[in-house]
Amino acid sequence: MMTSLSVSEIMQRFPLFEESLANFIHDNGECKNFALGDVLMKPGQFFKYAMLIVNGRVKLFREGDEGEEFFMYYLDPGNACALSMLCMARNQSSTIMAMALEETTVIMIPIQFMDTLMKNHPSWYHFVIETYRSRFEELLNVVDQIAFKNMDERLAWYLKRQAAALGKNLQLTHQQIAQDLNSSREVISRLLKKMEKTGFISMERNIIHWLK
Amino acid sequence: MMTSLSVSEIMQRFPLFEESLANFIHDNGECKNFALGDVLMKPGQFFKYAMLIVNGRVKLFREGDEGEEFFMYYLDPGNACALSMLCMARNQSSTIMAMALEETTVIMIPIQFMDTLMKNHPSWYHFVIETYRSRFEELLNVVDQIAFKNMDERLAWYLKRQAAALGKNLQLTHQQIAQDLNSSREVISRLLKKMEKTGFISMERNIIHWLK
DNA sequence: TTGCATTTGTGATAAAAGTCACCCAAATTT
DNA sequence: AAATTTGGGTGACTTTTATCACAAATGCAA
Repeated sequence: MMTSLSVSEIMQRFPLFEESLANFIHDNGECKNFALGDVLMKPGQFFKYAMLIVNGRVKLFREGDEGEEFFMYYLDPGNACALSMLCMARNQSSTIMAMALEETTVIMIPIQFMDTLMKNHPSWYHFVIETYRSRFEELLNVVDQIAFKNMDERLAWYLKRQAAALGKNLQLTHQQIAQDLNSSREVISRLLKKMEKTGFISMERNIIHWLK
Repeated sequence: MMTSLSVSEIMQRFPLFEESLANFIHDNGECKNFALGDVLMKPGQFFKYAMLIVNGRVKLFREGDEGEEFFMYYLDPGNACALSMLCMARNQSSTIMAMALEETTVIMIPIQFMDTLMKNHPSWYHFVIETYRSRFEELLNVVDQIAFKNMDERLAWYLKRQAAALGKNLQLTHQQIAQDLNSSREVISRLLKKMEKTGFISMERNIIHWLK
């Protein structure tokens, strides 16, 4: 069923998988490609797969009732989407968007194989638990930021994370940042100016250089 | 080692545990009691146990750098503390406060048994995964609230959750609520007055009646 | 080159939330 | 009963963030 990915490629991306697990995934998973901007998961959707990221990068963000956005984290190769595993069947007032940030290859494992995987492949259990654990930790940090910090600190933290994930020269417009932080463009522009003056960043049109 | 809890009591509280698992926990877990206000877990503490709640109720909240608080959720009998497992796995210090809201009995399972449990007791795996899953979902809802909602809506949501957990007659001072939401007493008082006028609640000293 | 869309800068104003000051009322202690 | 503590009400003010209006700069396209 999986056309474009060999067992050894799977084991390379997911080094903690046993060979039998890689084999099972090779035989039963579906390999899917997404282009920049493609939506992997959207609000209201019933999800029938666990998704493993093989190549590329996926951006996860929460959507509010009026279409606001809020950036949560990126998924990189070797990660799995914890939310796809949550399999939330319900239509909630607000759910999750997952969008490809670049050319992205994903292994999709249908839900009916979960029990078998859990039962027969210890390394799958560990992988799933580690996936939850790391995302849980990340989410706690996000909560800290929005619960306790003002926008200036949140912006600094946001840029630091972006720089860690995407490199120090960030191709971002002020408008995009405002969207990710559920703020407004003018506020972000003003705060960025301040950060430029204090030497944390430098700016060009469409680009922010993180200087630390 | 476990003095005060029988295998059948364990299985009653945790109905999805296999008998062999309940036996293992009975033999190797430690049973501990906490009084109202006791701290089960505090920031900076390294955690060597997985905690399972047998009786009572535990309040989990995040602390900010300047001692601010932010309520996250309650743990009820049959729940486990996802964070205790998280810290344990990583040998990281907790950034979370866990406090007993009433007389609370907890089973503490030392870290050295985790591998055995994971390996030999499928129902333990499932329990751990379900623990992460449910807390993850809860945390997502918390993020939604603080990312997208104003204080009036957050207060309403807070009271609704409190009423669901503790009953419709809530013994809470305005000051306590303000602390849980990382707001200030005056703001909460004013918003509560509005909610009283619109018929969502009624108030007495120290008590808020949720009318829905 | 000119024209146009996109991005950024900035002042003025408004709304939401936090802070300060001080009050009164209810409960508790002495 | 008087004094003290605790909880709650409220006006005035400040800070933070959002919104509105508009201008300037940049880059792309005709």
